[in-house]
Amino acid sequence: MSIRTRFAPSPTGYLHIGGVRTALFNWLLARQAGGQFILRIDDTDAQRNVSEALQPILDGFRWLGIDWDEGPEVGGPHEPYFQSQRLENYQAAAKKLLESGHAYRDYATTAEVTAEREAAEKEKREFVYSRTWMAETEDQAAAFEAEGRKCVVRLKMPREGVCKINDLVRGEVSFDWAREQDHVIQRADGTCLYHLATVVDDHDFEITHVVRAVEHLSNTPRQIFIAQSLGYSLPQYAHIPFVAEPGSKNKLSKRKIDKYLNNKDFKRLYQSGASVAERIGQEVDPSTFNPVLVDFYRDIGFLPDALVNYLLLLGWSLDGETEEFSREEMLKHFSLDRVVKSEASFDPTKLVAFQERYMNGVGYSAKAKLCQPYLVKAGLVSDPIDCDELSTLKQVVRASADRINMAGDILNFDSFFQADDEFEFEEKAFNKRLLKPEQAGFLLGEFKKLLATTPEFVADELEQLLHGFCETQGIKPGDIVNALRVAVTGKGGGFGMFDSLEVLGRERCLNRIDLALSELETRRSNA
RNA sequence: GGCCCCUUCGUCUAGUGGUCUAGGACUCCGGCCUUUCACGCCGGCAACACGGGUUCGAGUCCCGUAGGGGUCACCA
Repeated sequence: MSIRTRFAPSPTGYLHIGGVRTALFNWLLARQAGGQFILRIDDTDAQRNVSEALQPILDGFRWLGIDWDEGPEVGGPHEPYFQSQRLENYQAAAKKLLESGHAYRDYATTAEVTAEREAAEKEKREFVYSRTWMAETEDQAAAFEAEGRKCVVRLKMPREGVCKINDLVRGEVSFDWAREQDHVIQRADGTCLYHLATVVDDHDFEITHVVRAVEHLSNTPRQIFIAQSLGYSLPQYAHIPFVAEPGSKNKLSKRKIDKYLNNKDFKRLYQSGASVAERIGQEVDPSTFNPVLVDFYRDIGFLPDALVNYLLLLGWSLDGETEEFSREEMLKHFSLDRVVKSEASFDPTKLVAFQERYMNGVGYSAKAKLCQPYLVKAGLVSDPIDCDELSTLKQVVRASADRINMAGDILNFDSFFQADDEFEFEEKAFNKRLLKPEQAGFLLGEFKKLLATTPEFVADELEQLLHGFCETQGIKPGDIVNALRVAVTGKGGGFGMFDSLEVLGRERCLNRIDLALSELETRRSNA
């Protein structure tokens, strides 16, 4: 039988990177064996607009290249793939459990059960429901109903014996049946609860491997009970560790972003993203713009392969040496038995390192294509980009070499796309390179004369020109180069000086030097 | 608190009784390269939670202890 795995997100409107890792492992396991990966939507409790809350999740998976064989938008032989549309299946299963005596109608009120639980706690005894309001016959049921009671359906769990789970990641794990509660599987209004639904669906969808986060490990006995009572054959279980917060072993949660912002690495990532987002006019709201969520990375120009590669290594390794995996290599090598058992902390810095590595492997024109939308959104080029701007973009990308770590970093080179009278000088750089050195203004003025008349305005020639200039002036290249850079780009850092001049072209360079000189004069006279 | 799980450098990890004076990667710190900022290259710091066993020999097996985490819903 072929392997069938699934990932079952709730439509919450966002895609958590921990969830992606779980989905990835499922996807890998199915795909490497030529099986199927199914997306099922767990919306039994959904009050919200499902399609609106689901779209970002689907888009996220598509962006990551994690595709599904069956599920929303693609359909499949077991439709529907939404739990909200499968209620009848669950009700039928509940009925069957009732008939076989594996479940019972319970007429207790919430208050009565709570009272029992609290009493048990007070006496430091383990709580097990007394089944006082259990109705196993029609007469009993009628009697309770005569009191005006409503019933839910509860599982009639075994009160002795041991449940053994052979987990593909953790090995054999045992639970005493007696400690399992008689969980409610169907509410008074007829709607059903998660544990019943998930077991029924896994069976209906012919899921062979349930790969999910460890927090479900302790739920597994009751699910096994349901499955066995229904006569289902059991899937294989694999409980993988969850993704933990940076700097702790707590589960990574999107709601705790304020706390994570105290972590310097997390904060750095967030801020570099936020600065991109602000410039492209995107709302920076922690509920959606958050390094815990996949959208964050897509929005600021990460490569999906980098994120996936990082996530693969969060809790799995091949040999402790190999770190780069193409999709093919992942499919070739992935295996559940090399999944690590302990939780792994999310390390923003290492993720960024993967992104940098991947980005450096992208060719110039592909990189330019990735960067282009950021310039458009920031209003630095026309929409759509015109021919000249595109050519400038390509030159900038080429010259910047490995300085663009994520596509949004193109905005660091904004001054190449701004008009001469629009771009601004970085305060610190201006002071250090122009204001402070006595000679800067003079040298700039002198060198400008040469720039105005040199025949070829290309990097190599300009370099020679500058060296000649240095000799006649008796200065070192650094004395003029740094001032020149600030004058024409406004920035203290950036790619090669001569490339910068060439990209801008003669006219713009001369303009900018004039502007810098007059700015310098203004500041000197004010001082 | 009960139950279950986990525990190697700051972080991700390799390690399945001798080849471990514990390997790789990220970060960090030096140095080289250099017109800035980066990249790159070279080098460095840094870990077997603790205590008992078993064994000729333990990071590796067993038992305890400690710490961390998960879970105990008419949420998923």
